[in-house]
Amino acid sequence: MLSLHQLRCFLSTYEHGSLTGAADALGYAQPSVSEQIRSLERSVGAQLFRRVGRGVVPTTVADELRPHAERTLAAADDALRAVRSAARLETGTIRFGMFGTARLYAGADLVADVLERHPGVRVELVGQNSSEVFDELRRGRLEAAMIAVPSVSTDAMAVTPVARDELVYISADPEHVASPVTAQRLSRASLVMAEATWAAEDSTRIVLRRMLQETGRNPVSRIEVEDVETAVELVGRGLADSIVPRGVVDQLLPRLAPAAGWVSLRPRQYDTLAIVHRAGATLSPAARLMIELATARIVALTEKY
Amino acid sequence: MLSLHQLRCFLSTYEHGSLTGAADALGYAQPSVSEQIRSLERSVGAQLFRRVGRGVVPTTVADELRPHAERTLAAADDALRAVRSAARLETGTIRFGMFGTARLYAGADLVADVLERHPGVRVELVGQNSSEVFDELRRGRLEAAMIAVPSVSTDAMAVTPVARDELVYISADPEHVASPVTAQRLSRASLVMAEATWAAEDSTRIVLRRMLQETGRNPVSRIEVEDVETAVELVGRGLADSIVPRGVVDQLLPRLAPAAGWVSLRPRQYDTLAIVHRAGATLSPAARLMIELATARIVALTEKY
DNA sequence: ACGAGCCCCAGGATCTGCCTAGGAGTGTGA
DNA sequence: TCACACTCCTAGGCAGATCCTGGGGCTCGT
Repeated sequence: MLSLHQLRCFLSTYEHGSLTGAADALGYAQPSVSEQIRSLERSVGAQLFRRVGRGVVPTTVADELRPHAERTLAAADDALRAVRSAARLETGTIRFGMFGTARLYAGADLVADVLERHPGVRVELVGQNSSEVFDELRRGRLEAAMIAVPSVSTDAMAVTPVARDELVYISADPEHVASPVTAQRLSRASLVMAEATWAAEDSTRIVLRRMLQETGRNPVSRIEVEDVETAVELVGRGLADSIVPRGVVDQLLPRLAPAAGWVSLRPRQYDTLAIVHRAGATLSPAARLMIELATARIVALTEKY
Repeated sequence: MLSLHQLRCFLSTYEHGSLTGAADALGYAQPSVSEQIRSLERSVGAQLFRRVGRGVVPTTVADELRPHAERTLAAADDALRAVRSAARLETGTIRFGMFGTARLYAGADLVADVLERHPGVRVELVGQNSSEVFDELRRGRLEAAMIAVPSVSTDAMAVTPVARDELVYISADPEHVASPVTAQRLSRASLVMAEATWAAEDSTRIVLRRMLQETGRNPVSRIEVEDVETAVELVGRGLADSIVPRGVVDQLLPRLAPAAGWVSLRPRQYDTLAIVHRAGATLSPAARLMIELATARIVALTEKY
């Protein structure tokens, strides 16, 4: 079977015109190189050197082999270099899961942070939805992510909370936001909710469902839309009220619903923003980096509330 | 240390998304592939797969490695293919030593014979001079050759005579070629000899020197030129006589010296055309081919004399 | 002719590659 | 919910590869 080691010995021998010289250059004893050349000759089925008293002389078959051997070794070297540089975060791709409000608050800044420290890398910030990200993590396609979770409890996942994100009530009707909204009032509200596709698993819904359990009523949304921006815009037009994380108020209300106001729930409700990865996994440097940077950004943003 | 075997296991694992699948495809047991992957990860200094219950999932570093691994394996494959095809004489170069009259008689035909049987090969028919060719053989730069030798006796060289080539006297003066030329007459002749540079070692000179030893005189050439063609032309102009192999008479006299005639020496003298290679060497298929073809050509040409 | 240089062979220590067998974790289906 | 199927890992052992040292033979240059 052909091996890189054989090719290395071959090239060194070709260049030195001598097994002894090749062995010296490679740091081996002469019989070792001799044996490699012999096994190479056996695997290609042709003599590569004529043994001629003083040294060895390449045959025309060896002339034929040489450029190929060089190409092969160069390719192997490139492979090693590429992977090592990727492992050192000089090149390659960094993939990180980030969903919803976390991305809304800190996505662009996080990418900027990474590119500043590691100018050569590609960055992938993936995740359509918290539970989809969770699934990717379970399947191993994602190494780590920052997502919103209703609470900190899972089986095989290591969940590290980094910030709380208050869920607040927003409305274009000043009366609706004049005082904190109780479960009673909430259950009678006309709401627009985002994340239509993932309604059952969306962390905000889960929190609300838990809150409303006390009243014995199920939370009912009047309108379902896919993205938060649309929901906020509908609130701005007075067509419905909504429940959104506190950060969204700062980010989107001035722009999309300038007429709307907000107020806390009573009791206050929170989403938890957490770092999640498979339990028991040793994290790569890339993942550790992303976790550190994302945590710093999110903490900086949420600590002012 | 990186190895092709590791890369093969890596690619198979990458494609199957499973060590078991890769092992099945490669015909190994699963722990063997597992070990190869582990050692590859150690040598590149990064994790390549996340072990995730059911199967394994490539990391971004693995994504980076994959194309390089493919290139490396392809290059190794090309190397093997190139060398094997060269060994089968489908491609590559065939080098053969052939000097002087042998080449003059059969060079072009020999090349044609080789190209007909092996259309893909390059042919090198090398050799300025018998003794230079001999030297190349000693140094191993040539594997085998057909050359003119004064006699069959050497130390480390295997010399196989294939034909005799009579040395004859040529002259533009009909009287000079009216009857066989004895050593006496020869010693008084005014001769032009070829192979000026190699005079001392030229096989024709050695034969003549031996012939003239009986007369107690040294052979003296009046004119020294480099190539046989020039010598023959000078004979044609009547400026000198010469001694050339019998075949040269047929090849060159009609064209270069139509007025000249020829006659044998007395006693007749011969050059020996022989196949020469290092004693004790096992010959490559290419060399055996050239020896066979060259011998056939030379025998066919000389047997009519 | 003799010594230096180079290659091959032989024998032995170590390492690598591969296998089988058994154990642990995960996901699917009854 | 439990069990089975699937996958990976570890452990231990065997065969072959790799590499070394020491010794012999050949060639070449002095």
